[in-house]
Amino acid sequence: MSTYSTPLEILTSRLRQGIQEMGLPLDLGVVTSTANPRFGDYQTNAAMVAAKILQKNPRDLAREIIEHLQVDDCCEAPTIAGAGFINFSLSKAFLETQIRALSLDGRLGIAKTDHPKTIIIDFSSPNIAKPMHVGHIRSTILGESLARIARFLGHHVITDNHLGDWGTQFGKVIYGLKHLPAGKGLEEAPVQELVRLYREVTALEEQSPTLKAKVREELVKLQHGDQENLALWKKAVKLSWEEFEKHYELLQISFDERLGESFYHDALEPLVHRLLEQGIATKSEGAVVIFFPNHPAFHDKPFLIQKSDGAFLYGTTDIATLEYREARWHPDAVWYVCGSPQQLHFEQLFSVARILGLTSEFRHIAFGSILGEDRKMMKTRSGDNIELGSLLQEAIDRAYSIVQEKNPNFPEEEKQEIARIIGLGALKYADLMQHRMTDYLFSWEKMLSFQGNTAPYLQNAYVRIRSLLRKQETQDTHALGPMVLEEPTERSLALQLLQIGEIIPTLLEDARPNILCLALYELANKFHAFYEACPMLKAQESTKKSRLALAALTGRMLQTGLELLGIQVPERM
RNA sequence: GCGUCCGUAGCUCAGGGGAUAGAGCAGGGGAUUUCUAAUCCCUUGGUCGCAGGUUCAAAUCCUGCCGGACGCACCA
Repeated sequence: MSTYSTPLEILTSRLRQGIQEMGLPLDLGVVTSTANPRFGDYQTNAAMVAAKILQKNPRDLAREIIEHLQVDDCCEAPTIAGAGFINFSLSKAFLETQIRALSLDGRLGIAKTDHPKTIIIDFSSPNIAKPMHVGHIRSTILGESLARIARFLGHHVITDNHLGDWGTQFGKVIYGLKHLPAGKGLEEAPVQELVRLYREVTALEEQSPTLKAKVREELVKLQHGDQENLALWKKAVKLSWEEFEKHYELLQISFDERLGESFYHDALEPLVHRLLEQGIATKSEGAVVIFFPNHPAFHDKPFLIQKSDGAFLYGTTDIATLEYREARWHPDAVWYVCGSPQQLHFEQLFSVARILGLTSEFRHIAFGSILGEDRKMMKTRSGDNIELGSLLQEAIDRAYSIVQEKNPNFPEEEKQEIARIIGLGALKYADLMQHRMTDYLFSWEKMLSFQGNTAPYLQNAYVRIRSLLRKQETQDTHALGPMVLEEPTERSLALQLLQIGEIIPTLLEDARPNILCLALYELANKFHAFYEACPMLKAQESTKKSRLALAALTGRMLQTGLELLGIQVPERM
């Protein structure tokens, strides 16, 4: 455990001491960073809130609070402003001490949680025999980032890719494999081939009702364990997964578990039986459903768990999954990273979980859609979903041509690696920097720009730092020693570094990596300003060491922060 | 019809009880014998959809309306 305390923690605890001496309630002791530097670095509204309770003048009360504050070791004298704000400005000596401590701390001043939880994060979840497409990227990128953040904060995280590997699509696929002429060949382009079969059989079905029955028969045979169909199903799953895995490898995303729908198949029938016996589920209009008579919003919206033809639904699998996870991991929390259109489904599912007596924290981490230039859900011109593979490749290709333009002399292999890091970094960052609930407009130009809040801008700051440090004789940045904060840009950079440690522990409260993106952008921005204003290699020895130490620390922070977003950094670009 | 989410600068978006509402892009003006200018500095630009209400304080919370996206029994 780190012994480092952030400025926010120190000021908060001092404020609470003061407030306690005055006999005021402790929960008034809230300190925040200021929105605008002209009000100092931190502020508290305690006096204004207390004034309300005590029926006193807020500015008088602020004066009284300041008299009880012991902050002379870390701030200039606190000031009173506006209606009764108390503003704190950190002293130079304190900032220097703090920033030095941060640089010596292995975790960069980012505390682990005091209450580690077991958290299951369910994300990505593509459908077998269908291509991964844009609809999966937000879940995949956001889920991975949340997993990384949660782990970094000391939680026990289990990531699970709940594959759609047992749907009705297999009736069509198996029929197609058996009866339709082979196309390109399964080995060559498996998902494409499976999709082709799926589409062709769907088209044929519309012309022939008898075919529909045959397709359905294949599905039933599969579900009853027919050897031939099972073998075909296994083959389709294997080949599809291998193609998905290429995407995950490219994105550097991995899962602890890959328990798809098929894993729960045998549990569904007994589950429905049990729910019926327990009176939790009832038969209605030929189907088996769960009603929520006491739920104000869902009293007329039942949760379907068995269709009238006997087939189970994804909701059925979800309940089985809930129970399996509970039995195996006893999670404190289960998070589903899944688009907002499925909100109703998850609210119902969580209601079922409560009926079953499960007490974990269930969260649907919803997100908006990615829109194309026409402001509609992003599609190809012909109206199909854009395949993930081609999207990733385009990101890499576009980044490659920029690298090629800027640095044609880099070795070919390095250019390709840089293109991958920049292209995919840009794609991930463009997604994560948005508030997750907003539908956002997809734009290659914006995400790959080196100006503004983009991954390449942050990566470029890192690359500048690496370039400086390479020109240093010693690579031991700790040996550079303490940092002196003379220039305004040095101070402002140091403060930003300190504040990232204050932000990261809060990211999971609302599952909002965009807050980290903004903080990292500001960090890079402040570094660039510092870089312009403060020469390093040309400075005299003591200044040079100090500034390089600040730069090195910035580099570590950028790398760590980007890593939490699942984004890599290149050495040069 | 019911429900969820959204409406902030010309454009793309932050901010989700606190101070004079911010950033990027675009527009205008500057900085380069480079520590990678892939950058930095300055600047123009806003009845925060509309109307009420709560509060010492509302872009933020509540109600209604207008406009948009997405859901709402046998797909996932």
